[in-house]
Amino acid sequence: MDNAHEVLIRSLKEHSRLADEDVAEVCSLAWMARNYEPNEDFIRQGDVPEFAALVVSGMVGRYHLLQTGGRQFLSFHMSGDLPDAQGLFIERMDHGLCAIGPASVAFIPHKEILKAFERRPSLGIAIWRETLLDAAIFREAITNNSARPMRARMAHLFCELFCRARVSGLNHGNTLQVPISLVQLGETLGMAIATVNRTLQELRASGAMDFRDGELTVLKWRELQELGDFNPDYLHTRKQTPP
Amino acid sequence: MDNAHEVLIRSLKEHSRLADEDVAEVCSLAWMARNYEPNEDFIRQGDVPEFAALVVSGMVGRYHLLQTGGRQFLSFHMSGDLPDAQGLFIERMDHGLCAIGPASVAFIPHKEILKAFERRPSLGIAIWRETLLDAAIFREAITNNSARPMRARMAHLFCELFCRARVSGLNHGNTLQVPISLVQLGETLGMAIATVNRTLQELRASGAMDFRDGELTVLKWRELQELGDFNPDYLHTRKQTPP
DNA sequence: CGCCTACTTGACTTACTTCAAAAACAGTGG
DNA sequence: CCACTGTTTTTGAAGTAAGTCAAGTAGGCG
Repeated sequence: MDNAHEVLIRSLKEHSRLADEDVAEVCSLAWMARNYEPNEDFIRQGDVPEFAALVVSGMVGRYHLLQTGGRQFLSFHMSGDLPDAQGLFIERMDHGLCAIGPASVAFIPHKEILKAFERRPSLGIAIWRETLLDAAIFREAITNNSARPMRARMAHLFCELFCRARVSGLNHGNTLQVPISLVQLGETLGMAIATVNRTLQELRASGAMDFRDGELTVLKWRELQELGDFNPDYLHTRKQTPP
Repeated sequence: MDNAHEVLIRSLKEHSRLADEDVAEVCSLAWMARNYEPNEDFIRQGDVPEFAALVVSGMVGRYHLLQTGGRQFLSFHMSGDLPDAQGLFIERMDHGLCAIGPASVAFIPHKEILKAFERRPSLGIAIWRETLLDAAIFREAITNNSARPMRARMAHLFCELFCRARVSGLNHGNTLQVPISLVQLGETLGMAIATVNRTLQELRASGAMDFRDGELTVLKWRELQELGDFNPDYLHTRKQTPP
């Protein structure tokens, strides 16, 4: 499953009904793929985007650079996500994208996509919906990082990643590759690295989950969900109840 | 300027080029308006939306309810905004909307809007762009509430509100009606009410701005921007440099 | 005038950050 | 194979910013 078309179609079908013509239209899109090393940028804040990126495999992250030098991760994306569909109708990227673990990304020219929309408006709507789901994830991140205590905040992030991966069948049983470092976790959840570590240890001690060496293991889903004050409604997926 | 059509057209033109046919199409949309008291909900978390709300006048807020009882404001919207275009292609609202001050809101049936898109795809794109701008604002809120210290966080919020209002010509010179309470500010920025008050006093003492009785006054834009680590690029507007 | 709500202030407590250093681990080259 | 380097994770101790709690003031309205 390393074909960009297949990956995109599978992903769009998770939330939208695609007619055969839509599928055909997707299959006619030109794309070129590239592999990235962990931490390698592929879209920079300030870029004028001419291609839409599609995550084929691996995990990528979206981030803001702060004028003070730091970075804030905004969201993570995996196989099937179009992390910069956000850039389709925007002149300049207000955020960057980088590989988290090793990742393979396909690039589709905006022009091609726009022509496809003209031929199949329903395809445009499917991708529009994709951007709306993204926005819902952003909203939840606001709430997560603003209103939840550290332990819940971290648990919530893991719940979300696991839930989203599961919908796409990217998990292996109750484990999932999340090749993110503690520093990056801190840059995601707005906590200092020391706190990240201590909070993580609390979560491990709870017995609900483990996370080490870039691998998340969900041991007791219900309890983890409880710890993270996690309600998957905002992900707007059909089959949304894990283990 | 209390006509929903005019307000929407003015707002869409701020970021998109509209053909005369697009304008005509907007003018053909049915709508009905209602006035709301401060704090009154008009869309509830969990609703299945059938209308799109357009803020005609006043200010409204978008929020999450937490399972623990609290609330988290996600964004604020003013004249011309479509705060739940986000709900156009989503089954169930994952957030609520309420009036902040007294507000007038117009409702346009989703069905009408979708039909308009079929006739004028370019209009659909303009509204899609609107939802993408919304998403950019969400992203910035993540960064603001996660990575900036309290003073900057509050200053940034005021910068954003002022900047956005100014683009739409909703300010009166260097003042702007922001009928939000300190409690709500806390629910927006993720701070306790006591901290809100003390931070606000710091900002007043800085001489860069004042905020009292629901009125924001920008005294020294440049300094306020500095205090808030504010860079308006993420708002993606053309004329973006205040005073 | 009294009531309600919104804002303000002070004192106390705690959770998180910061700083600093150690331990674990991976990669490199002798 | 083992020292050497750099990175990531872990731990500890100290300082502080922000939360909590509780009380008081001010303004708006019947």
